[in-house]
Amino acid sequence: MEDRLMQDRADKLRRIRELGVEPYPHDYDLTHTAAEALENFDSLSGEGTTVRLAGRLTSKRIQGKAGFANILDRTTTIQLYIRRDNIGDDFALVKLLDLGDIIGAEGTLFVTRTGHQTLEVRQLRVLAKALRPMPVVKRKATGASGDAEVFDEVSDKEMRYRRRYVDLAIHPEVRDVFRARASLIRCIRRFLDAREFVEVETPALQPIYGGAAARPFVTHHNALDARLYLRIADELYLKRLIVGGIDRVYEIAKNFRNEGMDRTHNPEFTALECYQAFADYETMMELTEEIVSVAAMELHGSTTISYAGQPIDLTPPFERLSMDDALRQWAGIDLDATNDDLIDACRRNGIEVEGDEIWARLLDILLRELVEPHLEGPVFLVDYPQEMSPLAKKKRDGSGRVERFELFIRGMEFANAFSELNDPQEQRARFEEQAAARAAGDEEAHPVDEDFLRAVEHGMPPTGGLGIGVDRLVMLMTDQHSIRDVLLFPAMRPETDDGQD
RNA sequence: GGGCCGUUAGCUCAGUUGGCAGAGCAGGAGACUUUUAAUCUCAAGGUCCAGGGUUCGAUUCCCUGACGGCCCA
Repeated sequence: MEDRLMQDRADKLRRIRELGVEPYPHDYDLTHTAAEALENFDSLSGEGTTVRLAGRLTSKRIQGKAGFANILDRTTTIQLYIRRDNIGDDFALVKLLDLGDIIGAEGTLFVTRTGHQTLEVRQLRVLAKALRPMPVVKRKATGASGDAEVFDEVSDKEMRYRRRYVDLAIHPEVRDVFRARASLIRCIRRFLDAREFVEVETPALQPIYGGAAARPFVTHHNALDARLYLRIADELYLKRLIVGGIDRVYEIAKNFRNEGMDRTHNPEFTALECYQAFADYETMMELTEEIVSVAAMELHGSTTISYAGQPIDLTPPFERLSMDDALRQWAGIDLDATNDDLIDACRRNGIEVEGDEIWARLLDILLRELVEPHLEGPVFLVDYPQEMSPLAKKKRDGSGRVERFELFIRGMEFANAFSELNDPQEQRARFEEQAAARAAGDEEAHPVDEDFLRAVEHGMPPTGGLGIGVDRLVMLMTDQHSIRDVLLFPAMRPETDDGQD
């Protein structure tokens, strides 16, 4: 019983204190990480250098008055050799240690008879007694690659997501995913900074949301007695900054969208948005290709990566496919289709629709159902209809399309970009179209933002804008197949105390 | 929103054609001074997710619910 296990640990804590040892000291003066000790093993062991390491106790194999243990620090795991004759009174501590305790060990490095690089401990310190047991995961090293056969792996995904601290503590490979995530974001920043983009922060609490077609979270500011929305995108703020003369600007920020959750959607997610004045969507396509391929080089040393067991070649340039061609190929329609044509196409393909949806909504459904799953990519789907892109500029060929693209890889959307609409009168007209769509029941229609219009009226240069889903890019680069595996604390239904209600 | 599956010891999982609930690891006691997931011996450990129903009896069968996972819309 868990209480019993915790009681045992609490008793040991008391006994440690009775030995005059403080089980929660203030610090420990490390000389090396486990990885550093192993990397410099020959010189450190040759010179008999004293090293101090610290980590979580993951294995204890004491046989009588001597034995072995393992600790895991932020880098890796290392074996300790603990012998009563070496540590004297500290040996009394050994039987009071439990798996999961944080300990420090000082000693010298040597190689055991069986060839294992090991720290021969001279002094042992309790750095934090763990009162709650960790799941015990055992690994058997197999082969030189460092691969390990894992026993009793924790398979309860709910526990791993809800108690990520446990997941991270017992699964070093999970930490690797989040290190890769940090590297990727650093890489994006470095890339944009080098091109003189200015990183900014814009409001997450917004009086009017916008910049995407999505339903927002609503909140309330007490002092202002005002309704505020959590941002669904930072687009309209960043374009205000373009008006203000910050010609190249970007933000890596959390967006919040009040919609369903699945393998590729979390209610809060991280997006990169960047805007470049005097550029159009062609330039943004090149920028996208560069960011994606540079990220692959950074994390894999190659622009060909492996995802779900299949290679993906991310070497630029990426294929371009017009929406008209894509629709003709997989949905049997094109963008000249009427509402009724779209409804027919849905029904022909077994997609249930009410029949009162607006044109843009129907098209969105058809794209998602019939087109996107085929986009193995990387492919830019280009030239969207104006009706579903109220912030994008019309194509210069007068076709009625807008200069917009989305990047798809393995059927998943990674980027969305356009030549930004900078004609204030047309922008106002587009907002009015959206207001009409909203009145017709489209809850995702874009609200009118008068202050944004005011900004554009002051003159906004021609601008290319790009958004990239950072979480999905991390998924792609780390071969993770659920967004929850690249979020430290994915959204979960709140736990209830009694497991009811 | 729909379908399928799951929920049994701290962890991984068995299991009961309906009759006092099992193993390994972890934890406890004892032995053991160079081991490699797993040394040996002994003892202990459970609201079998929750609530109803059927039944002499439900962890098991039925219903409802909670939470989760996977797939689909």
